[in-house]
Amino acid sequence: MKKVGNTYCQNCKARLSNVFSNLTLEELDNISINKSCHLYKKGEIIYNQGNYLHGFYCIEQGIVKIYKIGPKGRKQIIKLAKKGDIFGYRSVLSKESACTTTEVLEDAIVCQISSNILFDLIYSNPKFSISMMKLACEELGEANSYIANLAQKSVKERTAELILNLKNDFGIDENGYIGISLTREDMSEIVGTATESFIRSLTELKNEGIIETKGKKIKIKDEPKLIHIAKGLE
Amino acid sequence: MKKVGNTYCQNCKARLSNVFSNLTLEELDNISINKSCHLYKKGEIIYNQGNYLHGFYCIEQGIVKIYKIGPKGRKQIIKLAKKGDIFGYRSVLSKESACTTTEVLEDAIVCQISSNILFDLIYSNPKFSISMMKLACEELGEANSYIANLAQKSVKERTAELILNLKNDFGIDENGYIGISLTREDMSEIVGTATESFIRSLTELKNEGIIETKGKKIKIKDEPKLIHIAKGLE
DNA sequence: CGGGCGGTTGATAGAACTCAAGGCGTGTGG
DNA sequence: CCACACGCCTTGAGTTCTATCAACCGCCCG
Repeated sequence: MKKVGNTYCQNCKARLSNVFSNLTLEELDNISINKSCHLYKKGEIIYNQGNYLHGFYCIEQGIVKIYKIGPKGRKQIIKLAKKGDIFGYRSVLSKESACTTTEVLEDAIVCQISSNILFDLIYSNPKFSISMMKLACEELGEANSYIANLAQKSVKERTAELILNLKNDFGIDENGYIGISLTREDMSEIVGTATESFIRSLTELKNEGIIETKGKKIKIKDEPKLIHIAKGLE
Repeated sequence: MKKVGNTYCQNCKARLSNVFSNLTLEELDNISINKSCHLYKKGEIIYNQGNYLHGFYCIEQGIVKIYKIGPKGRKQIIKLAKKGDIFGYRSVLSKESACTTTEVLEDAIVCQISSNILFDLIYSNPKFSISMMKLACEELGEANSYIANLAQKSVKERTAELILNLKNDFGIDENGYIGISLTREDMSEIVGTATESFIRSLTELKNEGIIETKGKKIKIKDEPKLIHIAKGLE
């Protein structure tokens, strides 16, 4: 982790599509001046489960994985956060300790914005309040889906779903490969299964001609079939 | 479902511990006058997954189960809501359709408060905003734990955890039994497993002398051991 | 060149699901 | 008042799914 100079939030394109889109230029200025930005290398921890946070975070660049360490010591990845995403706000708003650990997956520049600023904005800018709530509520909806999926879908079905989600979140490159490279272990921690089980599902999907892999890269070859499996209809 | 006369929110003791605790008497008055209250019988549906809601709900009396219907048609209960709990706000705030179905478990009086009022309050009362966010963020934290638990704990461990949670949420009666009676099916839908598997876990806990059951009533006989199992340390 | 990490496969054991059958208790209709 | 049906609970047996352990490969890096 290395401190880097503050960038201007006004110039950040990512803000147009997140909770900061409702802020005035003055409010953005205030954040730009008071935030603190750091460069994190792959593998570095931003905060640990159980820490109390003094602010929330916004990703200017890179990818961060957010996970819980379960009772058996295994990791369960809750979310991959990318450019423009904010995280850590949950603990700040609920005034609880962090329920997750956040670790950098691809070298990242992350800005920390203090709790004071967050609460000030909520007090003074109802539109911002609403967009924060909207965000929390959307994440809650996703979490609820996650719960039903984990309880009811097989590993293969969840694997198919993961691949589709990765495509939606990270797009595809010029060769048709999904725009993020994760280790098999990371992916199994998202799916919520053992690495070997995850690999077996991948292998099956490959043998069925539905996907193709090249090292860490994954390409979807038959999206309709993949969707069908992901829906648990197979 | 039968319409019943509006009660005064000011007199509702449950409000002291929920998001309404930060409202002024005028604001409460406004809700009392404009809300609409209904009596629901066991088994009645308040709203279905996919519906768009015109307001959120507060339970004056009774118990409501909130569940998702999974891809295989099985139910996954996300939460049991009781007196003083609010629900449906997620869909209103995220402007999405309801991600769950809500069904009455014990005859209930439920008040519906229109979206307008909710948004007006958020605009005019920052303290209320903050407590709404706090609620959403707390639920998000719980959902995240649920995810890690489902992925990593065995059915027996989750069964132990359910019993502890029911005790915390619904207390115990004069004979030491937990103050809520659910069918085995309902409980299995919370734990996220087949009814038979859930029953087998219950039976094991009984055989080990950790719990005792009498019809639908459950009594905890060895709480430390139950906690130990629930933590997944067995 | 050796070591370690990530990926893969096989074998096996254990967990959980499904299907099937039977018991118990309650409420209803004859 | 009894018989029966129905819902809920429980247990058994068999099957499927998933985790775990072990081994091996390929590759990159020091």
